[in-house]
Amino acid sequence: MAEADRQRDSPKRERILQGALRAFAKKGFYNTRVSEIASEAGVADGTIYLYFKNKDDLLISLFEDRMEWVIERLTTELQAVEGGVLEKLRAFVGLHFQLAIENPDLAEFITVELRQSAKFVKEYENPKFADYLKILQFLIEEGQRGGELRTDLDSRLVSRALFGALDEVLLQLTLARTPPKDVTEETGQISRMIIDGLVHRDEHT
Amino acid sequence: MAEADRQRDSPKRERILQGALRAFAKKGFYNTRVSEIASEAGVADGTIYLYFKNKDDLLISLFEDRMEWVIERLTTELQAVEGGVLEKLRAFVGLHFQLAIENPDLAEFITVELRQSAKFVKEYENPKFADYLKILQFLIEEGQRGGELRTDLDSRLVSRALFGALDEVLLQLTLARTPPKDVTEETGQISRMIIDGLVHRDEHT
DNA sequence: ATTGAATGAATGGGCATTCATTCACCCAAA
DNA sequence: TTTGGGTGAATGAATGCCCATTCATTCAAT
Repeated sequence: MAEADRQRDSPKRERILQGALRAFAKKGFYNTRVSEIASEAGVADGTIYLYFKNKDDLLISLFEDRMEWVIERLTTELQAVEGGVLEKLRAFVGLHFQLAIENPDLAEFITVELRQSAKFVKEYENPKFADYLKILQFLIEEGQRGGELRTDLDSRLVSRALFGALDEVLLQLTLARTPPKDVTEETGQISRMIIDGLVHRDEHT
Repeated sequence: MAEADRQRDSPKRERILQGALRAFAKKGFYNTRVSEIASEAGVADGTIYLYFKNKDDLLISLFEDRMEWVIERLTTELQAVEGGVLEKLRAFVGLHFQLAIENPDLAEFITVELRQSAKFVKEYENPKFADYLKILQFLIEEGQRGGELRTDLDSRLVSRALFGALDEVLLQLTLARTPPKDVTEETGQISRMIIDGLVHRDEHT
């Protein structure tokens, strides 16, 4: 096949994706030269076009590939959580941050590039991001059915809001390159805020 | 002065900013040609360089200018709100959305471009965005001092999370160009979620 | 007539993409 | 075992487009 994407699993393809991730995280999509990606990946400029149709395609492929991976890890780890929906929600928050800390380039890439790219690279719809949101949404709905969560809030709205909250906090953490000293404390606070709200309550839950 | 920014208030300068806003909202910073901004503003390409040093400077000036305006409106309208901090929080959510709906181009520009631009245009720090966050932060702290809000959450963390939640929900609203049919319902849900949390409580608040 | 603002065609550099060439590997024939 | 040539991957210099920025010239106002 003379087509512009060789076998989906090829060490070279993966090297290119990795190089692109590093480069995009460091300088952003529009400020990254294809030749920089190539040298980061240790291949020739032209080689990239054997695996991807063009720069846009490389960006989108990177999204899909990495998001798929994130979704898979999140799903499995979430299934292993003992306890009710509240416990799972807390775990979700923790996992979201943990994944980001373990993969700083990926975190930076996703938090910073997701929006722009989603909108301007030839109207790409980003189905994987939708999948990610669905995990949250279903978790909320499970809790609503089970009686743990209030039912007067739209699950799609809530899941979006939650994602936004996590994402924004993560953005700061990521950009500041803060050493993750007290992440547990932060995720704890966020979970409490999400679950119990901001309002002050008398001493008894 | 041969300097590249004429009087800060000039109808022509404002026309350029307006043209840039429309263009950036529609196609994003990196996909917008300076000549497009010029024609959108009804000036010659070169004229833009009489008012702004270059394209980056135009972007940043646009941010500063519009954020300043937003902050001012938000501050005044918030001061006019009767009631305690909880009421003000609800008002904040409502105002955030209302401003966005009244200025869709501005909303799209800010939600989509803020992150990227902030990071990649010559390491610009975006002080105005920090100011915006501060409004929220001080509101939270006021509530904590007054006893209406719980004190075990860091006000900076909370304000970021809140902003993120609003921003993400707004992003969808903005991009989908959804007719704002039930915005009141949405803002109501968000306020309730923020203040009272997701957890189900027995019938008595 | 002088001054400063505005114009927009021309310039030049940057960069994605191409493609003629090289390279590495395999196998068939001698 | 050697050789040759066929195949597809990889290379990277060359191409050509695109567009931000400039500046010689024109215009308007006083």
